[in-house]
Amino acid sequence: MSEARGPEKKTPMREVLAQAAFQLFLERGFERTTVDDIVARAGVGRRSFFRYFPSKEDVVFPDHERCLAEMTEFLAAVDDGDPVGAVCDAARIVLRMYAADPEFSVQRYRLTREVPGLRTYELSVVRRYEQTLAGHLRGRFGADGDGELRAEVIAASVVAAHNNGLRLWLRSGGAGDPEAAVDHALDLVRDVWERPAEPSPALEKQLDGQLEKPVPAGGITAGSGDNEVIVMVAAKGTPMWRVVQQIEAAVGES
Amino acid sequence: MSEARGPEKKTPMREVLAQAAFQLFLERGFERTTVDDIVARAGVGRRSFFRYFPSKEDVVFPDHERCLAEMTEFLAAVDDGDPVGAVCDAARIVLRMYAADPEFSVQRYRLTREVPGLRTYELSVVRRYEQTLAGHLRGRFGADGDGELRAEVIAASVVAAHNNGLRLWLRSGGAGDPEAAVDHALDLVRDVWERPAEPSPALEKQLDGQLEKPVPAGGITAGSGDNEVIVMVAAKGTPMWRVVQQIEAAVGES
DNA sequence: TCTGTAAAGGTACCCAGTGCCAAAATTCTC
DNA sequence: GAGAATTTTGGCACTGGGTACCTTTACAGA
Repeated sequence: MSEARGPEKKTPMREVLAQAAFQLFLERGFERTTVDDIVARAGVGRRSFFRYFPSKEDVVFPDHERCLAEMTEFLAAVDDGDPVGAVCDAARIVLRMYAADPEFSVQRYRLTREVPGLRTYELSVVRRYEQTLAGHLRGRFGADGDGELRAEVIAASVVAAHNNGLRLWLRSGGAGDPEAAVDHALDLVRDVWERPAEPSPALEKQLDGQLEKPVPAGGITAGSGDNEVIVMVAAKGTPMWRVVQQIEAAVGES
Repeated sequence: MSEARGPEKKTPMREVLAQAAFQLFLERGFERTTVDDIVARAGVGRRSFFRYFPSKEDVVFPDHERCLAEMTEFLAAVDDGDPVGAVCDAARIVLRMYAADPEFSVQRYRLTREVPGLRTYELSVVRRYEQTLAGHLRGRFGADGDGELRAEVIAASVVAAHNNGLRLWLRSGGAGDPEAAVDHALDLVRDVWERPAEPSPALEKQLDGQLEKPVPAGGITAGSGDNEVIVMVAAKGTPMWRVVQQIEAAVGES
């Protein structure tokens, strides 16, 4: 409430504005709080608000810009042969930002849920994360048609999985650790999309054993002495899921 | 340019407004066209504009509301055992709406690309499609944790794939048929996510880890005398998507 | 022709966001 | 420490989207 303590560092105006704004949003709601209300409580001029936040919505997401930069930096630095894993890890950066201040995150979540303007704003933020991830994948997959397609679909999957886990945590009130839910969600995506560059010897050994098995009825013939190829036979009209199922059945039996 | 022909049906005001608005957007750009400009050209009162379009952005996407209703109706009607296929088909409804008026769609695409406000508005529209699809999948998968997760991730994948194909067509200027690109994109998603009767996550995980090497040249041999069967040969480490892609390439041509 | 209802127009207003310039605070320089 | 230079902040004034409220017009059926 009071300021001007003397020799102490005064908190930066950006912070003051964000706190004042958030207080008011919780008291009266977002839409019934005007920018004039905010600057009045913060004790600064109206013009200053828009110097620090390009729009009224921005004050609700004060740290996404920094987080996005962090993600970009992270992706520029990683150089493994596992792009899908990399973008999953990049998504976890966002999660950590939320987890760093559970109370704020949960209140913001509730606020965002019931204010359409904030929801669409959040969409544009999420979109930027998604495009950052897609850009990285595109760089790894190549820019040819399917590379771009795969990059965008995987990025969308990762974002959706991350958000699902995150929302679970937010809905629970921010209790406990959000990592577990997000890890599980990302694992699902990873398992579906990931193709590691280096097959692990252990898995290979596992596969060797499995591929020795005889073919199930007319579907697939697998194996050979050194397990170099698999042969699949199917009727021409066979639906794709059936093909996949059969290969799974023959290869992955355990 | 002229109106009031006499006994003829006068075009509905909504249409008049949309056309006047779009003309002006193409002439001066979206942001430098005011609502007053629009109503002036349309020859109606300013208040009437907001009766037909809740916001200036809405006039750019005049048919999405109807399309969304159509999608909802479609999903409520389908009752097959293939939810992923159903949402893919639902996505195609949107595609058809775009394809129904290529010129308009392409111009709108170019407009949307360079006006941030329209981009975020479009995001909110896309989000509604996505949630509609996710809702349908949730109903089929069950509301338990993983059902919801899978529903949201698959919906996001489908939307991303659809939009990738659609954008390809839009960038090309709307020439030819967008169906092919979108079909291909949706097939990718379908093949990855579609689960026959009994999904076995454990097996899939194994499979994903095991089938990882790129396929060597000449991976597939297709056909036979009467086209009754296909024979697929691939290296042991071939990733599943690659298998699917090659079978498609050999079997599915239009 | 009268009347009731729905569509359209009009006016005044709120508020987010911007441009411009003046005032203050801070830093630099001597 | 005074004063200049620079950066930060404040104070208008204005544009333009969006809304509330009310009047006017068009159209329906009797």
